Amino acid sequence: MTLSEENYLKAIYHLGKQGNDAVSTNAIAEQMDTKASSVTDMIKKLAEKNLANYIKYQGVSLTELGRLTAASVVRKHRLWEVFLVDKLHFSWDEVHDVAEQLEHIKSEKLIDELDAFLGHPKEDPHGDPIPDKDGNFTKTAKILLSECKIGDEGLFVGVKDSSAPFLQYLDKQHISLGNKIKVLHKEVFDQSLEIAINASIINVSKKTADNIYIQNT
Amino acid sequence: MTLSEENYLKAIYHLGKQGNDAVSTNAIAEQMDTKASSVTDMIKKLAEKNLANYIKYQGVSLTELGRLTAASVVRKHRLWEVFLVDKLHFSWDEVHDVAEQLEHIKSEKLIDELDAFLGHPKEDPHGDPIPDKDGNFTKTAKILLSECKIGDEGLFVGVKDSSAPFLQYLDKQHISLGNKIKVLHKEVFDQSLEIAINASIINVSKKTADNIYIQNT
DNA sequence: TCATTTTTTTAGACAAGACTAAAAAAATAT
DNA sequence: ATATTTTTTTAGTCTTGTCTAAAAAAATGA
Repeated sequence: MTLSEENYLKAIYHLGKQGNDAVSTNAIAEQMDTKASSVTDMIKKLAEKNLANYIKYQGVSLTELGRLTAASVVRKHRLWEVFLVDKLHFSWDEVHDVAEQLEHIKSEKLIDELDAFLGHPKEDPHGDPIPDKDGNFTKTAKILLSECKIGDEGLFVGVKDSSAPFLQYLDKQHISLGNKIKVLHKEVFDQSLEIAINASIINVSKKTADNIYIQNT
Repeated sequence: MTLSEENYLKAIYHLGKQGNDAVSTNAIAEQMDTKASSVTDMIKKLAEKNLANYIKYQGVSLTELGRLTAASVVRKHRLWEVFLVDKLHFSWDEVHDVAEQLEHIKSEKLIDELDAFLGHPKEDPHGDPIPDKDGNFTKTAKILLSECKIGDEGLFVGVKDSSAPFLQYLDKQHISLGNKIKVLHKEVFDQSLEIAINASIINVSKKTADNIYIQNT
């Protein structure tokens, strides 16, 4: 399994709900910042190796083997993120690039021991679930803040966009995972929200609310 | 800096006392388990990038930049080894292959934080020194057990061969880093040694004694 | 329905890093 | 001093993963 193959599997896994849905060549190309022709080439190779189901012009999905392999990469990525934040003083906006590298390290013992060392965490620093060794995880019911109705109350349990700029913006606003959020008002004009959080009241844009996951209490 | 380039730098660093001595093409090929022609190709590229000094038919040494880069890879390798042993229950014969992968992860913050997390260790699990950020390390005076004279006494501070079979053999004989060793007798016939260690007396072959470093007390 | 646009695939090329086989240089031995 | 052996380099090829340009298929729209 090459580094490149693992990255393609991961992209298909993320784009097509754990690789079950067929994903288009262009979607993969955009996600991976590469050309569609390169994607076609690699997809063929993955299909050849029984990692992907591919029918010309009809997109690609993952086989059971491919799904398991992708889940293993995602598991490693998220465990390393927990390590970086919990043990090495990284903040949640700094972990992605390093975890992208660490996720390709091959050693079953390493990842088993790391998992135990971290106390078998169930979620990464962005609230995303960590698959177990069989690729399974419990997906908690969560909705976007932008989908909440006025008066709704819940916990901030995850982000949809985990880019550094968004995470840094949340830090600046003192919006942290686990905070309780209550929707006070919705502005009709621009769909921005007035929310109660940390005993204060702040305004967040529609775009921000579109990237915050809430678990209703 | 590619993975392959880093591995060549490391090989030259190890073969020619921190890259200062000129190393032959064949020596590198053997060390890296590759062909001499491949080595020539890569050496040219390293010289092109000002990482190595290369004169046709006269071997290769490292430039200051090459030496620093190689030392950084070695530093990372050894710090990761300490992490694996101290934190993840790896034994000293299991760390090498994983550290070979981890040493190529690129993140200055990662390695700085790891170093601090581990308590700024000065040596890896095999007794090899860990270079600091500038590539410097204090080399402790140590000699091979096979060079000791009868009656000599000292501490077992390192191994020359750090292959799994040798390390496992030492484990089986209960010979561990830090143990005090005294040379009691040398057999003329096969140069094997009778040594006192851990309140017991054992025999070790010349070959074994050739791979054990002793610090005289 | 048929023309146009978009998506996907194919064909051919390129760079990195490895290899084999052959040539050239250096080292060794008679 | 010259012949032989060993080491090193060169020349040419291969694979992986990428790219561009062009062709083919699918989707869209009048």
